[in-house]
Amino acid sequence: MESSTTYSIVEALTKAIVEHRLHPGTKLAEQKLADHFGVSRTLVRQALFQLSQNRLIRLEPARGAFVAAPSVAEAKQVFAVRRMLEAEMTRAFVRDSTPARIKALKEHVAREQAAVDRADVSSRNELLGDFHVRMAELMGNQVLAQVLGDLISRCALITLMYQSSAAAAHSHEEHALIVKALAARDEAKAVQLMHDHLLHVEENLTFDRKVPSNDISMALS
Amino acid sequence: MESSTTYSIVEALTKAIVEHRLHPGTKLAEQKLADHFGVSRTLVRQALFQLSQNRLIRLEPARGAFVAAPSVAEAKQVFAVRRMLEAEMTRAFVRDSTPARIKALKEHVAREQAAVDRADVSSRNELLGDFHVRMAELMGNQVLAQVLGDLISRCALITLMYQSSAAAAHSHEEHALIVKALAARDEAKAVQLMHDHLLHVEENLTFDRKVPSNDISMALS
DNA sequence: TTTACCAAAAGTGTATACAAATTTTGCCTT
DNA sequence: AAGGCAAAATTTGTATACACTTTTGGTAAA
Repeated sequence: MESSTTYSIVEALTKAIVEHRLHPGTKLAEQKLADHFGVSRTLVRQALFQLSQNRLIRLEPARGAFVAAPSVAEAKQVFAVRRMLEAEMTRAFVRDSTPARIKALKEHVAREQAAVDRADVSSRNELLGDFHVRMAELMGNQVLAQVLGDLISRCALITLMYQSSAAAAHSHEEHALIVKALAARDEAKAVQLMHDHLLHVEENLTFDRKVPSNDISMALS
Repeated sequence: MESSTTYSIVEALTKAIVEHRLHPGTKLAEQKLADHFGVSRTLVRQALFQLSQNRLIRLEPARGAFVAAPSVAEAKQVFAVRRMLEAEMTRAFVRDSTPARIKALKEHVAREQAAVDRADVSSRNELLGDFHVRMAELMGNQVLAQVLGDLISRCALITLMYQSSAAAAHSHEEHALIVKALAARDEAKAVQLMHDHLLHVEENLTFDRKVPSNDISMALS
């Protein structure tokens, strides 16, 4: 079961939504998408269902699919959960820290730096989110990595809707500080930094929304 | 989009799997299910896809759907994540605790007691899981409740596969102790109790698996 | 001009049909 | 009797067809 054609549709739509080529509220008509991807509505429907599970779109009975427009309240809840989860994750990371793990994180932060330097918005945002998932993966807990990945993808829309460039750069700096504390095995400090970091990300979201409309074929290029 | 017929199929299969009428590894053939529920394969496929997202079944490309058989390693990872999340949740719960919330939890524990007393395995297990979701809901964080609900449903199979009756009763007693600590606003104690509680649940899983085979129509009654 | 209503158009929900892949069955060979 | 190959049967993957719902656009009455 589960073809990779469906997956490629999910990926294309995810990318378009996350990169804001498809704006929140935009209707995603099945037949239009089917025509665009050259498949039947069957596969499009599978993809849409999957996207709805990721909270990237909303499905309304008999009305169709719409690009999600996460509320401020939801954003705050997502960040509250991330703070709970990642504070403890950081604690655990310090407790069984290894040189290899620290090295991996340092390399990740270096990649972030590169993306920030060359003002590559798209990969910068991807890397900033991946930092947190990377920590989970390094601890060898796939479930943790997946849950965290879901949460981050869930607020990817939020972050990308509201986060300024300056805030992104700030995020990167905080990642570097966290890694430093991890390397020093300073548990209390690392946990505090992670907690504050997530607070900052949440605070820096500017909640003034602009809602332009959009054309599907245009957005998918 | 998203009919309630599909949902009823999901519920029926979930119940059958969680109650062990469908054993891990059992193949779920689409046409057989469609015949049983009196619908087309279309709806069955939607339901199966949804169940695969809940990790209750596994979808193998071109081979079909099978009742999931979560590994011990996965169980341990799920519990590690729950400990991280719920330790912090408990802390937060104490910090903005209200009489109404305490009351709600006490009532929940009373319902657990009733289920334990009358040896109602099915609702007992449901209530034991719901205790944790209830806490999340009471804090007014829907996202937290949903993430936790996913994790619990994800290890529902595990718990129900491995948890003994005695262990279930023990679980209930620990819930009562946790509520007591919450009522006393003893943050450190409540967090400790919650942490240990989850450790106990994990430890008490007996990892000797029996894998009987099964007939679908039989199991769905 | 505005509002109410009806018909046409468009879109979603479900079933069925057909294609592709996998599993099973049975025969033939060794 | 065991192994392997091939055809048949079953099962999944995708497309299409049809029913039903929502949206749209226009016309007539207030």
